[in-house]
Amino acid sequence: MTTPLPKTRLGKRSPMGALVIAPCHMTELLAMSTAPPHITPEPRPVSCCIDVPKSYRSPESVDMDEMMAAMVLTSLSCSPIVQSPPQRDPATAPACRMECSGGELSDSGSSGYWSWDRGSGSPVPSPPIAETDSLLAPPPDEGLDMEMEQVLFDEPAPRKRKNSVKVAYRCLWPNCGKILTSVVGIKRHIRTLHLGHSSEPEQSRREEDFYYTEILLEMDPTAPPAALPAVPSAALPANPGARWASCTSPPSPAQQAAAGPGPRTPEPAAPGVPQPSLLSQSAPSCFWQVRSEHSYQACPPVQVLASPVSCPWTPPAAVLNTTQVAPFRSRSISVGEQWLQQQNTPSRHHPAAASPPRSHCASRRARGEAKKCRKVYGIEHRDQWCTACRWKKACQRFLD
DNA sequence: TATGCCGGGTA
DNA sequence: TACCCGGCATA
Repeated sequence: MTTPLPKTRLGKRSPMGALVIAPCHMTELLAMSTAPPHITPEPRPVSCCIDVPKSYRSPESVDMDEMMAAMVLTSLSCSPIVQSPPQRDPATAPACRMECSGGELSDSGSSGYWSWDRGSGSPVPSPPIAETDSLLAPPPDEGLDMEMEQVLFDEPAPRKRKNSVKVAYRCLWPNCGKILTSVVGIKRHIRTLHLGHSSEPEQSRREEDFYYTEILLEMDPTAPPAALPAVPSAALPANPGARWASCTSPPSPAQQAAAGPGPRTPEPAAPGVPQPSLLSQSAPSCFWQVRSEHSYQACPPVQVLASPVSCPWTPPAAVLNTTQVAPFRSRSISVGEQWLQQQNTPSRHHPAAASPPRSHCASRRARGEAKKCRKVYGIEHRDQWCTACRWKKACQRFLD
């Protein structure tokens, strides 16, 4: 699953030469997507796939999870800087401004965890979007808008950030790493210490976004240290591809699929994927869910114990044993497997147990092993049959 | 396909 | 009630 790193029209060049996406642009996108269509009076072609310069593509294959995570991170981060072009619909601008200004980050819609549940962990890769030459130019292509809108709005509502998480901002300037708890502080820090051109407030303010990242400090004492979100590597200036002002890394699609609601994919998280504690905690519940869903199948004692000889498969007793004794978190023999085993098990001794529930079959006498009159005497000597056999009734001479 | 036998019909 | 048979399930 390889997808080139999507480039958005929101992408722009940071002073360090890396393609960055203004943190607030996702919010803008959100607002714009909900705005009336008259925002873009002139019809513009919607491109599904735009060539991207090779230099901006991921060299090999960008992991889809990383890409999605990066996109989500971008959406999660919210910068006070509003790259609001003057031509934008004023109705949409306040939304972003309100959310992004004020020196304090708003948690609305920008925090929590996104659920990438679409397609059960197989999100649709976004086509690469050409980088626009002008940063403040109106969006030349709505392809991304549609794409992102699709991505953003088809997803379930983002969950709110937990109260135990505190937001902080870390300076990404090389060899700095200063962490402040307010946007104003971190911006001032960057502007005064690193950028040093406070005389250009507009420009510097814009650049400040590139040099800090939002991090979340886990305040829950019970959470293991692994729950502490690390600053995404993509946000570091060292990353040649892109730098994202971002906050915590959301779970990967696979993890989301494992932790997401619904029993659609009750599989544990993909092996090898680092498991944040929050996700790892959710994994056992999936197992439990699987078990509880099928407990009606697994729990009733299967009466195949009486026929240990005729079953060349796993001994039923062992199956029962495993199912009932297995601890919660271990993967016992799945109910489906048991069902398959039962289906494959010759049911000569218990036809009613393996056959579909039929009231008719319940009362019907099982065919006996003993030979009946027909077999013994043959059809030629029907006169020697017992009366029942002659009458096509249950044989009374050779009882089972 | 052969066999066992249930359920129903008929005399 | 005795007898017969269609039809279904199973081996």
